Amino acid sequence: MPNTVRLPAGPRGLSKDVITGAAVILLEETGDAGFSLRKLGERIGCDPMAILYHFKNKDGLYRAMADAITARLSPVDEDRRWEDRLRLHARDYRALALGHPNTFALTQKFLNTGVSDFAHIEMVHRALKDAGIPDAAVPAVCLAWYASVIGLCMAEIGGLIRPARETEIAEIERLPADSFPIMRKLAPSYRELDAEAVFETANDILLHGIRIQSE
Amino acid sequence: MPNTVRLPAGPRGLSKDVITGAAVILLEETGDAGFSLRKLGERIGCDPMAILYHFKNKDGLYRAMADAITARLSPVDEDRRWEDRLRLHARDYRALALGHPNTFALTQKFLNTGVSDFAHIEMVHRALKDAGIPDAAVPAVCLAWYASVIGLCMAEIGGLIRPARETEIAEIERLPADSFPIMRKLAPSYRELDAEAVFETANDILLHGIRIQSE
DNA sequence: CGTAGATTTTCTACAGCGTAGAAAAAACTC
DNA sequence: GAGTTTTTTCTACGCTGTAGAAAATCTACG
Repeated sequence: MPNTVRLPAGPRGLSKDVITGAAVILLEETGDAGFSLRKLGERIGCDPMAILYHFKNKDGLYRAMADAITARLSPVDEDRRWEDRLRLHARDYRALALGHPNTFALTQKFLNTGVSDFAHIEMVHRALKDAGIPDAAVPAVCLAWYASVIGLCMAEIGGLIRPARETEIAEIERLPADSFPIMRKLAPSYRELDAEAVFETANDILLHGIRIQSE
Repeated sequence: MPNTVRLPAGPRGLSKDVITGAAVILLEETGDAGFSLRKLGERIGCDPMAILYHFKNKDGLYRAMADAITARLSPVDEDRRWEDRLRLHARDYRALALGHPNTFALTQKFLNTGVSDFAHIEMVHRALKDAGIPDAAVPAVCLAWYASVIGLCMAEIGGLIRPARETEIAEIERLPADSFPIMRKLAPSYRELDAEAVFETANDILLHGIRIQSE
């Protein structure tokens, strides 16, 4: 079709940061299934292929998005007790996950590659040493703690940790009473489940467990 | 094209179970990116659309696959100490995740819908009661425990929990010594990191933490 | 054995996707 | 102002999930 007008090409101030920022916003609006390079290009006013000049492929963009939100984690005040340092960092993670659930979920895909948030890892290492964990055990405890905290965040944004629906409670109450006595008894209390309280309970468990680990 | 032969249609013994079983195998072979209904249809010798007669859409199949592997979790011997019951169930989860990493990752997408593995949830509830957790706290502790265990599995199959590569250790050793003293000191020990040991450490932390939670 | 209806499968077609490769526009260099 | 490099657009390809219609088979009943 010779009659279509070709839009002017050439540099337009596109950059990794601009693309990444817009991409995070769009991903949170549309969800993973609704996100595409074509829609992102439309959003920022460029051809989809302009994006792939700045990133190797769509996964490269995803990785940059994951890194971008991870970089928003706050530094932790080193003057606090080690328990508080870990607890605050965990809460910060949760806030990040709840604020950008779709983008946070991407971080799971790229765990294997450069975590690169060295400052926080050093902080956690120091906290564990302050907790009395012997040097040889610090790496394992650090990874265990991170994996648990990330798991808690993923579980919450994935919808596992939320008040139960009436249909779900009804389903439990239909279970045979002799095989499921505890669930049937506790089912109603799932109505009032508070995700933040679950997270704090998990923090308590992890911190207590770490404390004992150092004895 | 009028010359193509139309293959015979009609019932052929296809079933949800047959499809789901083949789908899990194919997904583990190809990974999520390489998995498609067309390839699955080719594998089991049917038109891709035959699959969608048995499942509402691709996500419906994914959900069934996640349920199928979850159903492979072993029952837990109720005669054991509560710590051992939880530890064995956690190990069983890990074995499932390592055996079917790609399918296990799907379970994360469907956390919000009918977990339905009621037998194991009842078991965990009972273990927590046996641990002395007060009734009102059991739901929160149960969810915290599950989220952490799943998080540990996801972290391992996602590649976070593994021995460090030489390039990564070198990168850490290039960090300024005054800001990262602990990481620089411990970096070499990441060479020998043992994922199973990390998992057991996490188990220890969680179980100790739960024990104290009940005091 | 036949035929009506229900069930299961195939076929066709479509809109959307990521991205390779070529062409073009703008910016930079001398 | 010509030549080069950087950035963007355009075109095209093969792949995807799946809606809708058509066809094949199975089931029930006379």
